Amino acid sequence: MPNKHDHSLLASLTKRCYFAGRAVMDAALRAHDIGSTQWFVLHHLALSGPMMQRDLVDLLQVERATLSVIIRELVRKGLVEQVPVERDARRKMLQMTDAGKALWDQLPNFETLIHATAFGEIPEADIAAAIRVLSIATERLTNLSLKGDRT
Amino acid sequence: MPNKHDHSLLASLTKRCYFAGRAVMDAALRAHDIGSTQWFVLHHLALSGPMMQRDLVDLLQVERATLSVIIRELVRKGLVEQVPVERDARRKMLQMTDAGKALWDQLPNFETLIHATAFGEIPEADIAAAIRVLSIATERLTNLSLKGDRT
DNA sequence: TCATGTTTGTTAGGCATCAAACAAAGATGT
DNA sequence: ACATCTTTGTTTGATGCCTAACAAACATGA
Repeated sequence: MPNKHDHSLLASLTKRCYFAGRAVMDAALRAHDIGSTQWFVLHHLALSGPMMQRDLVDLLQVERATLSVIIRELVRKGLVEQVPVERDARRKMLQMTDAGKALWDQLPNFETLIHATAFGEIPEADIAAAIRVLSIATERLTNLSLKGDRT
Repeated sequence: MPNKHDHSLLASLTKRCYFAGRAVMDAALRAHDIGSTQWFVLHHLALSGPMMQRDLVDLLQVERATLSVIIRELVRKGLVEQVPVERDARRKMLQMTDAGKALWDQLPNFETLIHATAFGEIPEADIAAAIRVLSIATERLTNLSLKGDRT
């Protein structure tokens, strides 16, 4: 039977693993003067082409307010443009500028490297179990937040 | 064989799970005007009694600079004291004030609740596998950061 | 003794995140 | 048509985290 100690350890590891991964990304990106989430935005725009800011919110799983600040930075750096959308003045379409594309081509592909470093050579069954555990935990915690809304 | 997609999903889940857990804690603590890491400091001080600030850095697994700011807030709120240590003027001993103890007694025990919510009813073997995966990943990523130091 | 190295805590600057509140614009229903 | 609801993005203020650079104090060794 799993005990409190296991649960506490797993919670702590979840946090440490997240920050350890981000530290590696941040260190690699520092020379290019962009942060880890800024990299993810460029990543999605490079792979999928221009997209609505609203859709990127869902892809990145962050709040609108969070993305708004990230985009503001990328726009300030001249890497991304916010293009007005016809027929709906609320929405903004995001697309990389030429400078953004040029920077992207310079960046190494750390995503694969980091994932291989972190999870390579680990049994498939363990990876699958970890995904099950974190999926369920995330869903339950999210539901708990929603329920607590009406307080 | 585990593929890139699995690894990417797991990385994303690690982040989302961490923030989902923190959101639950923050929501519960907002009424008491303390943040989640501030809660962890009180937790350790309540359970172990006064301790050196340096030792708390290791327990919480954060940087000295990070803890310094957290403690500054708790001191400002009158919940914790930094007591000078004899024989070593660099160090500071942390202890809860009476107000800190009073607040602590008011707080519900969410740690158990949150862990039970997140991980309850999940097979022991899955929990153990998740711990293995995240332990290894965290260690490897940390080593990668250290190696990259000399750049 | 005294120069040098290490440890401890702080400050400054930056990124990422959230909640709350706002504004603008589209959508809906009567 | 018009009032109301919903959607989208922004701003503000907070927490938490990091690195880099500093200062103070301790430790060590020549």
